[in-house]
Amino acid sequence: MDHSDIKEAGLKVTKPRIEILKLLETSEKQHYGAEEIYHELLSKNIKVGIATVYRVLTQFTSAGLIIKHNFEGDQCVFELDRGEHHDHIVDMKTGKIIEFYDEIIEQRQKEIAKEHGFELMEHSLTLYGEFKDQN
Amino acid sequence: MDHSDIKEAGLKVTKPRIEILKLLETSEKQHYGAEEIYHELLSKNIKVGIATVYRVLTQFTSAGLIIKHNFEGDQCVFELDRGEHHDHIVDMKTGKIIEFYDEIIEQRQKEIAKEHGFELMEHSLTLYGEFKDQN
DNA sequence: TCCCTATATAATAATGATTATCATTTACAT
DNA sequence: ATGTAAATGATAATCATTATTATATAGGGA
Repeated sequence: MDHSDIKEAGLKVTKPRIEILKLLETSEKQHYGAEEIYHELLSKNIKVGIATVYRVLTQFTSAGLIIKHNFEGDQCVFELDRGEHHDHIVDMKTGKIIEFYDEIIEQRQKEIAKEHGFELMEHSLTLYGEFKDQN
Repeated sequence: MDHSDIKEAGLKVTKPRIEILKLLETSEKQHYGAEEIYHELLSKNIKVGIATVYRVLTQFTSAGLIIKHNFEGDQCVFELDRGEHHDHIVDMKTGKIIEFYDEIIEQRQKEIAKEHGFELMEHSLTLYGEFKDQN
């Protein structure tokens, strides 16, 4: 309720920012596209412009509050940055996304970067396919 | 010169298709954006429409002749599918892309997919950062 | 609390990448 | 050589995202 995260990002505490962050913090769904957030807010009678949604998402990403993903497909998706890095498994049929973290892979990435004289800043690992136990 | 790869994809052997494939096969540069291919052909006095470039790239991707990548940034890049899967290291400052393959990571991915009852069809791993030994 | 001003918003236009349309052209099977 | 389905190229359309700009507002100071 104090919105210190928004303030610490050097941003004013406004309705759109509060609501977008609240949505990402409280929803059981983890990954949202910009348009999706926009419609979600509208459906809750929170009036906001689509340009504001994009602007705020960009600002939140720069501030490290959220993470932006470029999965296959046309639009980007955003999720709250809970500080715990993870990679993704994407079901190409249902669109369902789950997260995973593997220490062995993380270590190998660092080693590979080092072998190539590369300063690793971030990485993206996504597995695409289909869940077998669909129900 | 027999263009069997294009034929096997069920596509007619046309000038644009021949030239696009030749470019990807013979260039030392591995990764091209659609617009980039378009301009490369124009500069060689090969008249082709931008729509055809996009259309052909989509067809080649479906046929498995080339691979489409969604790296960070706005446009997709394509590279010839030489059959040997690899992942990428992208220099965020220069745009330079190099490839790597790591058996340990490949194995772990398969194990992780299995653990989640997931049928792995493809994956994307990209390391972003900067090469230290820039020259 | 009221005011001031930098910042933010919303509506909308603009952009850039990609895809669709469609009339014309062409590959290639017969 | 010819007919036809497929391909092309010009251009319009679309979709996601960004820029513009006039209006509104957050939040610090009087």
